[in-house]
Amino acid sequence: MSNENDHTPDAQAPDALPPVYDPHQVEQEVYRLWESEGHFHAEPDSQRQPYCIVIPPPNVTGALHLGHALNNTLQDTLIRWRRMQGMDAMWLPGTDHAGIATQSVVERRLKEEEGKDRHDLGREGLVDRIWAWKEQYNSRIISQLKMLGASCDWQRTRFTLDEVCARAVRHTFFSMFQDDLIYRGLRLVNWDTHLQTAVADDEVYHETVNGHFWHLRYPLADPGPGDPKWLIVATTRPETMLGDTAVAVNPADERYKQLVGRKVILPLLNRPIPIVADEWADPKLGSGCVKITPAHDPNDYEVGKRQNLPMINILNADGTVNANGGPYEGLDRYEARRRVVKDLQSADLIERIEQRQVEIGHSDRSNTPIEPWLSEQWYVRMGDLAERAMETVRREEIRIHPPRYAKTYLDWLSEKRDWPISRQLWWGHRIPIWYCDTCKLEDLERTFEEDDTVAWRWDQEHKHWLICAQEGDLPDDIVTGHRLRQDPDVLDTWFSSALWPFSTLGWPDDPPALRYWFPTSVLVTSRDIITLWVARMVMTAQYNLGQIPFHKVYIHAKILDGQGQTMSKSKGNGVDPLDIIELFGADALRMTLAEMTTETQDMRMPVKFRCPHCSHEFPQTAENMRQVVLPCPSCGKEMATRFASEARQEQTALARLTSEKFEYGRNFCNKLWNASRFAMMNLVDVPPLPAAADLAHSADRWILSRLAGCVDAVTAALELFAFHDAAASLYRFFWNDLCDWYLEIAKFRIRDGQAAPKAVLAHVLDQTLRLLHPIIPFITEAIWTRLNQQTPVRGRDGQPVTGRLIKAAWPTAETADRDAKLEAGFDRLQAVIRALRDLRSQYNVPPRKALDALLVSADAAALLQGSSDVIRELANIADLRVLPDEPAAPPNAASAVVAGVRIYLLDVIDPDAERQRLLKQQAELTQRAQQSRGKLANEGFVSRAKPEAVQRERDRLAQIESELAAVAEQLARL
RNA sequence: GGGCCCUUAGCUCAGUUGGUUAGAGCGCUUCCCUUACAAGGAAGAGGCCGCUGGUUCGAGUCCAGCAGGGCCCA
Repeated sequence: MSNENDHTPDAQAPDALPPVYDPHQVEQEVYRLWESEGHFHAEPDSQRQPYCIVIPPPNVTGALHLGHALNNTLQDTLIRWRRMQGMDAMWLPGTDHAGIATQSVVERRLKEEEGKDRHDLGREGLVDRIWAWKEQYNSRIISQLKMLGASCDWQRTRFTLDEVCARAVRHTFFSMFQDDLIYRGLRLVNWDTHLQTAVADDEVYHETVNGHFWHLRYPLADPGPGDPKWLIVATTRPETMLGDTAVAVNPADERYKQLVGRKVILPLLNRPIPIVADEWADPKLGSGCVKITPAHDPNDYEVGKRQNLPMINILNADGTVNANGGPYEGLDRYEARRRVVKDLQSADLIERIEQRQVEIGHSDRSNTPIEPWLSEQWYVRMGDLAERAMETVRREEIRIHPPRYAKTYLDWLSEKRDWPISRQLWWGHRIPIWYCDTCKLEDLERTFEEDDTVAWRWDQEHKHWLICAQEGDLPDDIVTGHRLRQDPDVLDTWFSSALWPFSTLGWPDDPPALRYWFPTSVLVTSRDIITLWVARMVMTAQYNLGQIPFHKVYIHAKILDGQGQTMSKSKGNGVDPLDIIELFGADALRMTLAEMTTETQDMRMPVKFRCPHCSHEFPQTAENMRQVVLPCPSCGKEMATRFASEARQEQTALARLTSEKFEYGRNFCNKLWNASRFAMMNLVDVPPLPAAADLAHSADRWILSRLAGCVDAVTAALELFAFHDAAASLYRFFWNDLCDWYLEIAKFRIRDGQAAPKAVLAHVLDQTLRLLHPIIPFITEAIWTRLNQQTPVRGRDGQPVTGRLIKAAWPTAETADRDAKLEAGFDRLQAVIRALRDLRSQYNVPPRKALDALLVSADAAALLQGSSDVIRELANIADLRVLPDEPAAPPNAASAVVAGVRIYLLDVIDPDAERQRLLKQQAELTQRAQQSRGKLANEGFVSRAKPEAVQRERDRLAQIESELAAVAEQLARL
């Protein structure tokens, strides 16, 4: 026989399967099969319903972390589920060039390893280096995704700098330029003096540090009688005084009313500056006077605009003081601060110095303090774009899950702050603008007459033409007799990310893939980029295509460490998914992540260090997590943490990070492996599966009923993105129902020669594997392959099952199999068996010793009699009698009352122990009876509660009272 | 400063529209290497559901305030 099954990872006979599941033997091979057989690739198919997810492109700065593992596990689960449902499901993968982040890591490395900076290499040289970095990390990211099991359509993989993405960027920029949605302006920006670029607000993090509050004296220019000699202003950044252009007081502040319009002399530079009245000055803070440095503080900038103040820029791009700083020119900003303070002190112009905690903005990328700095930047006007994007969510054309995140989205968009899109970097999409200072309109018209891919606009403020090209670059001599100069800057990374859902599908062309899969089905992401990314995708999709980019947005929680901190490399608490896959397997990782994904709760995951020498694990704590090197508490050898320098990490082996939470998934997979082993040892000569009603044994009907319930629950949960509920339903069904009960029952029935349980087992295993596949694809596929080999004909249609599980049909719930009454009866059966086991345990009966038992129940006698084989086997009972009534209790029997059944375990009696047990049970029952009576005695409850609730309470009390009577009777007989 | 979320067993978390005895996994105790699985099985212990007040016949669940923690935005 030479079919595809011969290529399976492990073609041994099922009963020779190893008793412990080893993911490493399975995962790579299974993935290779999926890929080589083309199961991930999709083509538009008008016969089927399209389903599409575009990946939130991980950036190529570094490897994926656990947050990505979660994000991609959930996407893969959805895609696999929809694919099994028969939809034409396509998951489009790719990566993001992450301009500033990637350029800065490459520059940092260049500095560390070669002592060079970007200017030593030049623009092309640096960009080449960054591409090399990109190739390295891009392939690492792709391989991480594959190890995770991601069923992406790799043929459609995109990178935000790809030609197709670049075209989308050009077309968008060009249209926006033509529509006057893009403009250039001088604004105060967050300036990274190290990387020498503007950075967005979201690339700035704030840190509280110990600083000072300097109170400075600004002498009055022409003090009259009764005037103060000086005004006191306070600042945390004294060097900015070099750029002061006013002192502001509150217009309502009586103290300074007569001084408004007069002048102070700016110390050190001896520049007279006006005293202005402005609301920004708070009379209650300090002296009530505030220095105004419009070019170096966002609030002062607003004051400067209101009051028409000059804006004096005192810093160069690298953070040194420029010529406007007079004698301080050339000094670094911090050196300038020291010198300014010293000189002011010498001049006795410092009133006092306070210690104070200051919030300082730092660049996310270079970790250096941000400087508010005036510079020319390009912006996108947000007004109408934002308004339309808000409408789609307000009208629920796009549905955000959970819905409360719609507020985050709407609040942010409602500010309509123009979007700064230029970055002073070399890595990214170059801004497609050329300047011409000397051209005349006629020159441009003549040159581009026939070309509607070029547009131009006169920039009155800067007195030059802005020429925008939709395709290709403009040669600098294209306009005869003039020289064009291209803007040196690149676009914000988010500008290309914003186009991701359609640029990846081929826009601005209109290929079948775009027509078929756009708008995409759902976007899966975490909440921190709702504004930066989600909102911008909506705006650009509406602008470019007049459509929403996706129908739904699913926002999932974040993974935190044991201290409740977000995981990140820089904090040293980030767990590498590959470490987890190495230790536990990809399915274990996925199962655990899915189970942890609840709606509102971030996931706290206590992290452990794992010794690279002896594999000993010990908790990461607030104390040890910041150390560079740690000794292993077990073997004593040293290990480096992520804080160690690379050189140090070469000397000292790196401590891995892990978490024992993943044992949950590992244990589950192992259990699945073993249950399947058991099944396959027994699945020979399997008969066809009859209709549920035709199955004689109630256990068979019971497990089919439970299965039908599970199918419903899992399907419904996935519809609602309730991954925890889906995983937990499967866990309970598989472990608690199938393994703990049904398999134990099937075991002895198969041993006794019954065939029905084989048919049921084959079917239930088949269905369970299908249901589990989206969450744990590798192990289910591996088992499926073997099941197809061994028991291809299973289930109801009598046809052999072939092919891969990844393409198998998603189960539909057999409503005919559901039987609530049967399940309720099985609950009672389980309670009786548990009670018998409990008695055995209480009396220390050796597990192998069979005892006799008597069960007495008026309403459950038939039920229990019908399941006497189950009771005997699972509670190890030799002789079982079931009676509707028994006036005389057997002597020497341990007893209990459960679920309306009197239970006697014969020939084990210790009267004292028995009395104690019964008294305890009596006390519990009495308390519950009292509670219940109290409720029913409450007039308000009886008259106002729903009649069903009252009836339920009455039934409950009756049950308790009858059990209480039985207990009392047994006590009396002792 | 504005907004959102969280606080339930030792730990990590579930708990649908208010209504039986508040659940799970891990950990813990006792017993069991029973021919699928010791990464397992059986049994068990462990909770003023953050605090205070309110609504209600009835609150873990709804409302207000307070305390602690996290996140986003300014």
